[in-house]
Amino acid sequence: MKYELSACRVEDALGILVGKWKPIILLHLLNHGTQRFNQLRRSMPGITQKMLTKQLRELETEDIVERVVYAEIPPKVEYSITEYGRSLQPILEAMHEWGVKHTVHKQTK
Amino acid sequence: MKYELSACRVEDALGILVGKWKPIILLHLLNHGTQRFNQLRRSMPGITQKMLTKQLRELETEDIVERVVYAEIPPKVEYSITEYGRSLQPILEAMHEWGVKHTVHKQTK
DNA sequence: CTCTACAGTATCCTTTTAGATACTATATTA
DNA sequence: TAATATAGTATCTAAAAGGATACTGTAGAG
Repeated sequence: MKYELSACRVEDALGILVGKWKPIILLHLLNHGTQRFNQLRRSMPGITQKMLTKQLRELETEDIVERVVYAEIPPKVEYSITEYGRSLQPILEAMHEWGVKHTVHKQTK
Repeated sequence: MKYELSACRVEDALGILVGKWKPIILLHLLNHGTQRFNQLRRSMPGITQKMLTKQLRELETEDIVERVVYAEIPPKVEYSITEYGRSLQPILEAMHEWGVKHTVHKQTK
């Protein structure tokens, strides 16, 4: 295998992707493009406002998600995935593919 | 994008891979094949015995890792990755690739 | 007879993550 | 004049993850 000494690199990606809601947020932004705060919230039943804010802030800090605030009332804030964030797509896809097989595995064993 | 309604599948993979030591354990088993308990332990400075045991038990429960006990004294226990566990390799690879780019990104931005 | 290697358990403690709930400000709508 | 939508904060609590430390049993080596 080609990696070996740089095995720890895997954890960088993991560190960004873990969080109960992060992959869901990213998939939403990938699939639906720019979204407002409450738009995201409504598409994730079960998430609290605090959690959504927190996860988005973390993704923003990592430069995965961009946050644009409009000086309007009522407030308008738009979230979108960055080019850099888009680079995570292959990982999400690999996990998705695996997830589908995994379901099958559980059923047939 | 091809997934959409089945977005949650991504979390199945994530659920198996998260844990401070799991990806490291899996990479070791992928790179070095069957390993004894203390062999793994020595290759992961910083992990405690309890943690290694715990992570291995969880991976065993998920059928990602196989545990073989030899009735010898001193004890001998061998761990290896299962065929099913090997199916995670594309994910680990995708994360590794990303991790390398990520490092570059951090440096150049 | 004591020491070491092996593969663990058991117990306690700290940190991190997640969740519940209540609160804020303001323009627009009815 | 009161309710609504928006995008949050603040505070408290519960649960999960991670870590430190001490302990176990037994064959073989010295």
